[in-house]
Amino acid sequence: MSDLLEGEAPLIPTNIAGRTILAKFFQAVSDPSRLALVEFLVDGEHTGTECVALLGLAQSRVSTHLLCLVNCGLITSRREGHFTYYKVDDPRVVELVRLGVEIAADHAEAVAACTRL
Amino acid sequence: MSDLLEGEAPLIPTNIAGRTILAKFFQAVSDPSRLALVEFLVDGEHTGTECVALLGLAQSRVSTHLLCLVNCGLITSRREGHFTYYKVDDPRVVELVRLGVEIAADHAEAVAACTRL
DNA sequence: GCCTTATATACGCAATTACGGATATATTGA
DNA sequence: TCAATATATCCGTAATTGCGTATATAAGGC
Repeated sequence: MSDLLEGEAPLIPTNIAGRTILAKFFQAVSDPSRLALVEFLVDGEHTGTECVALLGLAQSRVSTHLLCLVNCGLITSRREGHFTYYKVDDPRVVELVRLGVEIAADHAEAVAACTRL
Repeated sequence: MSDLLEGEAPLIPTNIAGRTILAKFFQAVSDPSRLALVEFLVDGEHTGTECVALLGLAQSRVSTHLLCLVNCGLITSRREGHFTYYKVDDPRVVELVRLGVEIAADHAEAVAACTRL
């Protein structure tokens, strides 16, 4: 009743700064290596060393990937002794990924064929 | 009861091809310009020309962005006469973006400061 | 048919990013 | 303190991506 002066609340930030942050957030899950880490860490806590073994990439690269995921809120980290343990801790992350998997599956061929990315 | 032999169903494809497709899908929403288009097209149908006016980028670039979003299943397109009309048609896309906005907002400073992307 | 407008594709360029190697920092035990 | 292991940072390189200009295709009016 009092929405005469209200526009629709924007789903996505209308300012460039906000959209840039959101773009960077999604960029965190826009890499096959980082997605493999997310899948690995949904399963439960794992150390950085285990993540290196999983991906078979240079330790420096895996460390960067993990820190990137931590910064963007996709995983958490906890230091204990020599090791740092990482895991997916936010159920919203699982839901986000699940939706992405679902939608992407419905357009798999078109996505794969998309040369514009 | 019969899960003795079952592992957890993977959230994310365990094969490289599947993860690559998922990564490309998320990449579609990893760009501020394309996010602006998604926001614009959640509001309702708009023509390519209107999208060009919105973004203020070259027509060729906007066209590429739109086709990319169509390929990845984030928007649909419909040709009518001279114009092509685009819109967000899948409610899962809205939910996906909403989750991204929510999580990203909770980590805005860290995301913005993340130099590893 | 031609002209105008809308959309899509081709190509070159600048900026970004994933990657590895080398190195620095952190943590614990001897 | 020193050695050993785990994690983080620095740097150079190859590949990717966003961008614009120019051009090609599509669609309707004349």
